[in-house]
Amino acid sequence: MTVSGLRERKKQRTRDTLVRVALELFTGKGYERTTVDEIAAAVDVSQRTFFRYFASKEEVAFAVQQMVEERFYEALVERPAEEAPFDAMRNAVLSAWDTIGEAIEAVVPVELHLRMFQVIESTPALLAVHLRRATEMEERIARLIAEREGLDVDADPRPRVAVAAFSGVMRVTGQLWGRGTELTVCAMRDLTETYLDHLGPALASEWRD
Amino acid sequence: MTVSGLRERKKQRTRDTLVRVALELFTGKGYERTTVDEIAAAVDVSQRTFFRYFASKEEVAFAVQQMVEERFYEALVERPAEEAPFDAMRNAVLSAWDTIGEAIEAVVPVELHLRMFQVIESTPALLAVHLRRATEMEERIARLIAEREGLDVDADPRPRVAVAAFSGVMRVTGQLWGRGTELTVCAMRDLTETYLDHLGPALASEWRD
DNA sequence: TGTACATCAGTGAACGCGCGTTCACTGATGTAC
DNA sequence: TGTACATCAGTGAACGCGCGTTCACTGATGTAC
Repeated sequence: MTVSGLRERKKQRTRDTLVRVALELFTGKGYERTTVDEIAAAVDVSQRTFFRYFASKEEVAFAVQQMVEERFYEALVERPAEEAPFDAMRNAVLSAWDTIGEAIEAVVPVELHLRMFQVIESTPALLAVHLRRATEMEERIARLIAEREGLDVDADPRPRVAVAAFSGVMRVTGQLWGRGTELTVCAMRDLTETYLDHLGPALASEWRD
Repeated sequence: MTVSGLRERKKQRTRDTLVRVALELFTGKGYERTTVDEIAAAVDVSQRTFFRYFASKEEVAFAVQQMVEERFYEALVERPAEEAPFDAMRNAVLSAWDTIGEAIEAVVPVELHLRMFQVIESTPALLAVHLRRATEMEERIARLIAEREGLDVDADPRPRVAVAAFSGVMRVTGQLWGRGTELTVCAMRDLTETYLDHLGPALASEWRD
């Protein structure tokens, strides 16, 4: 991520500042009530410059999220081949969270990112985009899983089905976490673990004992 | 759905016409390239009137979809109590599709609705909204499942987890169906059945035999 | 080290666009007697 | 059956809004010699 050259470093700094200030405004007064002009003004660049860095207002809202997702994907790539698909995804998520904090902190305070996640979950327009982005990531993951197992993703339904079930549970935990009061990475981690553990039982034919 | 009174019937007819013409334009030239003014003009009412029936351009795009989802929910309510949650959802979906055709046909040709579904899946802005709407329905279903089983939806993770996994698979089949060539209710039904059958195996720890 | 030129981030102002809202109004349908 | 009044779907025109784009331009950074 480090870049050499004065021009490059200035560019990176402008971008990081835009992200940080945007998230501060979004979390402070809401996404809808923050205009692109305000973000640009707060960073003291022209609106024109904002659009040189981000194709849309949405894009800046998901800048950190994007980074986090990329980390998860990389963590999954590195899981040993002998792990079963579902276990590999589970372990990738849990291990990614142990290290992701620092990567986030390089751009914005972790706490700000967590509050932004809450804004995403509670703003209909952003939640909608978040879910669509999630399905795009799911497709990438399904292809990765298929490759791991030496399968054709279009011929065998299992990669996409496993990923869909996994992501469904992840999404539910994300929403519950956002509605809750303990906004920490730790709380999110625990919630995910608990919910993933209930997937087997939830699909069982007998819920009562 | 039948209403008495001339005024009421005229109202219903105006609404149905707006939906049908909107879907025709959306499927014909694309959602983004169709303006509200065009829909209103094609139906020969004022734009002002369009907004008396639909709060937004999106709302008319999901009018039929909304009806279909309501049918599924009702079908689920009617499943016998002894069915396990996952089986109940599965049977509700499959049985709803057997009867839903007529309900759709009362408003628009079934084929038009199917093509509109494809437009939703392939238009980023609509897909995003579709997914958000789906999560709202999931929450309703999770509460229904919890009620069926006599559980507290916030205390026991299983209702939401089961619904999330189920919906995840449904979403995948919807997307694959939309990308495919055989745009029939039948193809959709078969695809769903196949994919739901693969959920168990997909979560198993051993994929090879 | 210094000069000449190339690159490219940033500027400022103006604009197109379509959604969704607001206004005061008309006229058809419904109801009370 | 007829009259008087109430309701409410529909009108037409105008507007506010903020996103995202376009233009011709400036000036700082980078590079070649």
